[in-house]
Amino acid sequence: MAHVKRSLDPTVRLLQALADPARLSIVRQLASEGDVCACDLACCGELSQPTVSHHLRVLREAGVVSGERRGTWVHYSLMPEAVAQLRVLAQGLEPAGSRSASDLGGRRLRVLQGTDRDA
Amino acid sequence: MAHVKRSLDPTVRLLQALADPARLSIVRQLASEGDVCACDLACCGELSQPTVSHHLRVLREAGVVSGERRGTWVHYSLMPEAVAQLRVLAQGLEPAGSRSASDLGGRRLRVLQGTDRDA
DNA sequence: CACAGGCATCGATGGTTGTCAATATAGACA
DNA sequence: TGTCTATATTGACAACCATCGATGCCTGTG
Repeated sequence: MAHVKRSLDPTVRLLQALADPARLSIVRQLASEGDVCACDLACCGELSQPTVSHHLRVLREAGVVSGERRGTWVHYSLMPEAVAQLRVLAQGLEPAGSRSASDLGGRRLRVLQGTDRDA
Repeated sequence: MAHVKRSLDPTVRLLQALADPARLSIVRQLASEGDVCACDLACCGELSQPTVSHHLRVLREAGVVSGERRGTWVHYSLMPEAVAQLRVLAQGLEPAGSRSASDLGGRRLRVLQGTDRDA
């Protein structure tokens, strides 16, 4: 019961769908071109056709993209709702985290930033 | 070595760091409370202390949070740059202003996304 | 100094995922 | 009908990851 990936809140689903180089590349291409044939998506990357199809399925099931059949080809486009959801997430994280006034009286001993190398 | 998850563009790193229920929960708690002791983070979840520490390390190395040691305890806070980066990503995925009047050429797509048949 | 508490790290493990070869399906066309 | 092209699915494998128990490090206190 440790790994229960099924009942995730939709935000995590969205982030998981975007948290992949190939999928984010696809999403970016769709955002810039608006309507792309799956064959063009497959051609651009170095991935095999089944792999691209798999990524498109993940994006589709996460509500990030939608596909439209035009004869033999399938044209994909980015769903604006997913982008809106991402913007809502960013805005939701914005409010209180910015200020650091609580540190005015405290002493800063050591800062464990992300600068430490991954070891 | 097909998987080369390391050394990705920072946006993917950010998304991978956020694409986890526990980590997103931590980030949300930090966003709302601003400065939280690691012990409080560990107490809230049902995860063990090493697991929480691992997630904090992932968030730290991704530049999402920063930790400050105060005596025995370590207080974590959300880094505003990560939130800004997320907002920039959302804005970059906006086609040409979905809410504004500017249309991208009238490419109206018939939604065929119903192909997902997740169980 | 010795002890106690908070946090990080190590090692191991089961579930998850990205990838591809092979195959299946769907539509277009002769 | 049959064939060809484009896309999706299947099956399998390797890498990755989230998790935990045990342990070590650091700090404050007696």
